[in-house]
Amino acid sequence: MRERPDLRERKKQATQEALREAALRLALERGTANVRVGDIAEAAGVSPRTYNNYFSSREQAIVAAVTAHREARIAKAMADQPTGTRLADAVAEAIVRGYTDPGEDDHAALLLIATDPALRHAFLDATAGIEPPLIAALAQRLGRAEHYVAQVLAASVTAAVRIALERWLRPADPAPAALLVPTGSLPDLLRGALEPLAPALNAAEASRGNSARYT
Amino acid sequence: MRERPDLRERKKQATQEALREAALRLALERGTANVRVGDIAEAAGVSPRTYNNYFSSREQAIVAAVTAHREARIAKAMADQPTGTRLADAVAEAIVRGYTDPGEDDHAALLLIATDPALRHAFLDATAGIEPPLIAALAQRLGRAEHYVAQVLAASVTAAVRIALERWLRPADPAPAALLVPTGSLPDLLRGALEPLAPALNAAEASRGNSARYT
DNA sequence: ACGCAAACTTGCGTGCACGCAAGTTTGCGG
DNA sequence: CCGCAAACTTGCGTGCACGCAAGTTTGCGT
Repeated sequence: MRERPDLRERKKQATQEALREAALRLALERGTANVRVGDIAEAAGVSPRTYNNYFSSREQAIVAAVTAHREARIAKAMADQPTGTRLADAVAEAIVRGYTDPGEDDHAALLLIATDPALRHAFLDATAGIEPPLIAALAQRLGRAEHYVAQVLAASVTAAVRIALERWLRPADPAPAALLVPTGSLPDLLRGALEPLAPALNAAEASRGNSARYT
Repeated sequence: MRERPDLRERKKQATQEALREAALRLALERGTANVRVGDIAEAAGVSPRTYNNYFSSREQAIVAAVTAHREARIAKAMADQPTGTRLADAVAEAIVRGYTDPGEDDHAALLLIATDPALRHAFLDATAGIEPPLIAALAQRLGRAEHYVAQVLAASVTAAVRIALERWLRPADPAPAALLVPTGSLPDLLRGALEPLAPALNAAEASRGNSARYT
């Protein structure tokens, strides 16, 4: 019993998802403040203690319902980039795709997150999750020798994304007239945030030394 | 009673420092695990509740004893850079100075932090504190119009620093022979982490005032 | 010098995160 | 088909973070 051939794994993922969705559903029904961790656990059919084996805060579970597949999507989008693409473009494209969820926009959830400070924070923290796939993708493009560089660049990209999301979620300061939804153009914000990093990404790619080409 | 002319302020800072130092001292004397928040509060002469008005976790206080003046040092170091310096160099220099504490190395504390996972995490999180001063400094160099760019670059630099610190604190994987102290060359690690960002920083500086796009 | 409002402290109550040490399930080896 | 060890769940206990609603301090305006 050493591998992960996916049977136990399946059940785990199911539980995780059950918790996520229960958390979000309850948070939407009653306010965020009126959801106890026990409620979520109960709704998902596990003990409160088990809840904390999956999520280490109430907010994390709620946010995870929205964040769920982002990392995987970004990883895939990076892999899908045509080999000729300039690194900076590849990254920007992959990020935008990762944050452009096909079919699952869930405006209500986003409004909720944008509204509640604790949720906003948790949502932004979840951004860190995209770093590992980015490291992997960059390390591959730049070569194993440049692992440190890949790490730094991945961290920078992640940071830039965070800035974009922060701005995206920023509640309207001046006119409190409308209940402003986080509807700015996310893709534009993301591309704008990544643009300043383009020189760094492309420079790293250019100096990809003398190691033999892949393919 | 609207300003902050420094008298009440002084007392606040004193309390903060008392807490910080008490926290570190106790953590060093007994292990981290044997320090309750109440002990720290008592040692600093305030109520436990007040402790939490200053720090939102036990680890934060301990780490703060080491982190304390970093942000201010970096801000000053940035301001001190000769106006002719290339942005990337200015930033690298300022960061290195900020993390090179004159006279206060406190090996014991660093060992403690490097050892305990929770403390390590808190220490790395504290890195985020250097972002605001960096934003300010970069915004000044790049011009107010490029505030978004300044934010992104500051966040990237912060992320790079974090990577460097992570590596610095990484416990020795292969040979568990010696109790490895976090003694790598921090300055070198920092410069190495910042190098990949140099093209981005210099490019931003070069294009100061040209492109009128800030999505 | 006095008073008062803002700023800060404190006790209390609630919900929570998480280590630990049982129990229970899972699925591979024989 | 059986047994067993790793993986996962659960209850319990402890310390903790933080909102709230008093108290207490501070220092400006007059």
